[in-house]
Amino acid sequence: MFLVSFVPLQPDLPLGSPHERSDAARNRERLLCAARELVDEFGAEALTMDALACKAKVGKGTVFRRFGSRAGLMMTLLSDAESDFQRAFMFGPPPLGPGASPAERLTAFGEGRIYFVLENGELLKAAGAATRNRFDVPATKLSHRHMEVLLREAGIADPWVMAMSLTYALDPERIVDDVRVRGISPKRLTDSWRDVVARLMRPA
Amino acid sequence: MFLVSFVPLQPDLPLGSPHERSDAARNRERLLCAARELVDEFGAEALTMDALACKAKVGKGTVFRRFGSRAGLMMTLLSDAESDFQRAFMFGPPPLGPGASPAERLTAFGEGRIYFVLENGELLKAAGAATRNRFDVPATKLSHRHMEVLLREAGIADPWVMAMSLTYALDPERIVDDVRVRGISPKRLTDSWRDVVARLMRPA
DNA sequence: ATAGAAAGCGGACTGCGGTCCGTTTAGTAT
DNA sequence: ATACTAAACGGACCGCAGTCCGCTTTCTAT
Repeated sequence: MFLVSFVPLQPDLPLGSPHERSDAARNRERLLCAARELVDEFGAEALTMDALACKAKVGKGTVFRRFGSRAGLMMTLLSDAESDFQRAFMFGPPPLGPGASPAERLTAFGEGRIYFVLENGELLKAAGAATRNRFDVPATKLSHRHMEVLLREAGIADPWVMAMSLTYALDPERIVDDVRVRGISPKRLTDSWRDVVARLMRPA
Repeated sequence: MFLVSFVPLQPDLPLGSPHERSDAARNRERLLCAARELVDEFGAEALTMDALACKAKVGKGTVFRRFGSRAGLMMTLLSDAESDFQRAFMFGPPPLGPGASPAERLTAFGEGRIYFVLENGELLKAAGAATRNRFDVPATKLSHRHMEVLLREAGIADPWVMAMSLTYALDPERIVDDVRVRGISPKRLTDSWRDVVARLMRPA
């Protein structure tokens, strides 16, 4: 059995920091707390780094030292939920986790992701929007890798590229906007996903 | 035969402007010219609205009056090329235009779009990035509609949603980054697209 | 306890997209 | 020609993400 380490969901600085100074720890807590309050009250979209610094009674530089960027902050805020989902599709029970066929797992993965996105949509959109190459969101990379493996098992010719296509088809911005802006029901999205996977993976 | 009007690629103000004032026309020309020079020299990514205003010897307000936003400017810059591609898949010869089977047309459409994106990648990325809901890029809407029609002809259950999935899979940012950042060859992209379409549309 | 070094801090500053509004100018009606 | 009006103009201004750098705090070694 391999020693698996989770993808760090927040790029929270060069791993293995020897010791976090006490003032740094205190400020990080203050910032996360303030950020959660602001998101709850006004939504992730509306959160500005200045407002956060102000609310947490901290200098703006400190905010960026902690999180690197707005996207980094959003990823940190997401990390608990993402970790749960990661665990579920990597180690959880089938059909999401190992034990089911690739097609079943991929179907379950997409459905899970759609619901996950709908619950954490604002955060995910904000995390993706604020980043060059939304693909450099670590969770997205892992997602891609997972789909790639399943597609390979199913005998797809170029699983890497096809996984990329599917990654983009599950883009948070797309899902959130389909549901909230264009009025598509989540059920239509998951049904269509089932259909896509079934068609892609059924034997010739 | 229907009277078909092209989707206006630049939201270049409330259609049917009665008369464009001569100074406005002059400035529009100056702006487009300056914009093209800046893009040629430094790339679309690097074009700033201030620099454009300055180079065109025009106030910044004028730039935004003309084009509405950075995205609007990019769309205007793209409009010739986009129109050609639109014409090709709507009225041109098969397999891109009418006359071939839906599967063939969809395959050709994706391939065409991939090459189109690779030629005009910077502009497209800039146009899409600068817009909330990249779906409100008019050309994207038309693209979606085209794919929806083809999918419906092929008997797909929810062509609207599936077309949306495919739209995102052909996202300019995705394609450009796959090729330029992640080193995927265009051929792998088009091959994978062929594969996806073949699998999606082959009869049960 | 104390001194030195490194990590952390804060907020002024930059650059950008986009808005606002008082001023100018092109067309039109007389 | 003249006066009037609506359109166009320009650039100061705003809010935001992200950077910079001189100052402060915490930890460590003695």
